[in-house]
Amino acid sequence: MEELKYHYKYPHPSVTTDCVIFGFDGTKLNVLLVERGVEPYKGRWAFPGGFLRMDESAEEGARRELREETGLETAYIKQFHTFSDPERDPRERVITIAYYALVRQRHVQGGDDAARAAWFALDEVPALAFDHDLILRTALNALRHQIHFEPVGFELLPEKFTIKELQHLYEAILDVKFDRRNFYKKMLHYELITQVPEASREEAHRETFLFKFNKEKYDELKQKGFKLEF
Amino acid sequence: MEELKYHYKYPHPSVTTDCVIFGFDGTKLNVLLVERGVEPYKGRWAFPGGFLRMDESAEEGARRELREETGLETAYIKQFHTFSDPERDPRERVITIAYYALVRQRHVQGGDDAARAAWFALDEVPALAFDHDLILRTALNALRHQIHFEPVGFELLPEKFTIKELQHLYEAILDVKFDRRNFYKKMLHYELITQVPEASREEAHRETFLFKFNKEKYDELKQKGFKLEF
DNA sequence: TCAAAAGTGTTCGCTATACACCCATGG
DNA sequence: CCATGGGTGTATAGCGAACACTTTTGA
Repeated sequence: MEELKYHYKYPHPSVTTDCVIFGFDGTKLNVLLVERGVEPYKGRWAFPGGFLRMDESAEEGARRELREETGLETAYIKQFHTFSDPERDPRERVITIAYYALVRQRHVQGGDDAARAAWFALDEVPALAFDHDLILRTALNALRHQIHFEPVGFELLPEKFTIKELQHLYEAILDVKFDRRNFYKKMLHYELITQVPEASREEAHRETFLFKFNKEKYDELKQKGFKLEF
Repeated sequence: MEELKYHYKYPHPSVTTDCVIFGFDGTKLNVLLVERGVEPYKGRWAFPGGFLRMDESAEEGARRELREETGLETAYIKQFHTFSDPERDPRERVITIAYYALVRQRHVQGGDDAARAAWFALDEVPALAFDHDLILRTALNALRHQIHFEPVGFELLPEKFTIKELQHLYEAILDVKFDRRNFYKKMLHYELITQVPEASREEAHRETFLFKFNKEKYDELKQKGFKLEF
């Protein structure tokens, strides 16, 4: 028999945080999912999440979940919506404060945890547990809006990257296609990226410049209230 | 002695909704505040809000608060953030899911309720209870972002309005100044507003055209994924 | 008759877009 | 030597910002 130590005059909902973890593999945008080992929705995939502790804020809770799942101590995370449908959890009333995280996918190896975890491309995500389908759609929408005001995309790339990779990232997030040459000039024009001395070769037929994000320029532009056009 | 009827194995936070109600008086953007009658923060102003019931979603709760405070059955409301600092309420752990509402200010008479309620211009808002200063700043920021993607401003205007009123509204929300003539042409160009046959006189030195929001055109533009520039 | 407000027109400069072109490298 | 991918240049159209002009009406 469970011990029910906490007493209230009125009923209280449970509060959880869920974390939609976005990663980028150079071509496609992916999300990290964990397979549920217990009922309800046992065997279905879901976003990492769990109950909020009484001494932590929602962001601290989301960071804790992220750390437990990926081992990452620092990452960009952002609260985007709170889901509160009374029927969203069949067991009891659970409200979840949802965050999305942007991580460098190469730094995270999915699947080596006790719980099964894996990366899924956006167009290959299976039917999810609870209302997590809705949570994913909402997260994507929030990310697409945010990327017009803040260059959050850089959080998903390695420190040094080619413009081609940057373009693929924007195309994956916004689900559009850009002209290679115009994208090139636009990015250089904003001066949000700086060329680094080295050049990468990889599989290219020609040497490729590498760039890094120019945080100083970003802070300067942010001061003036800029907007990224796409 | 209070009766504590609800028992849980783990501690649960209380969950409330708070509603930042924006109104527009033709010149300035205002918010509706209520004066707290009980401790803590007795006598301080705060946003309408209250505990979420177990059978309602957060949006339903926010609408209920809005109805109780303004009598409005229908209004535009939008969830913008959930505040969860463990210390934000000195009594106990309270998480609040915050919404902002856009209402036609003339339809709402502040202050005739049992609780004292009043409209405050944005630059005359006093120090608020709890973390409501932060909530207000966050709400304003969210509104400013949103207005670039959705013409939510029309929710704040009467059904028929002049372009001058529309300009004042945008200037109040975004805290900028526009050239009267360019604003005129830009708005007509989007075709988001339609002229209505009547003309207003008011205090103008010349007859003024009245317009109404063109929802059909908006839905059409939204389909294509448009963005309002300012 | 004058001032204020409303509606319309014009110009200029920027930039998004659509392309053409050259260069370097691997096969 | 040619196909492929990378970097640069150029022309055009559209739009936003700045500003002149005309009309109407109240004082």
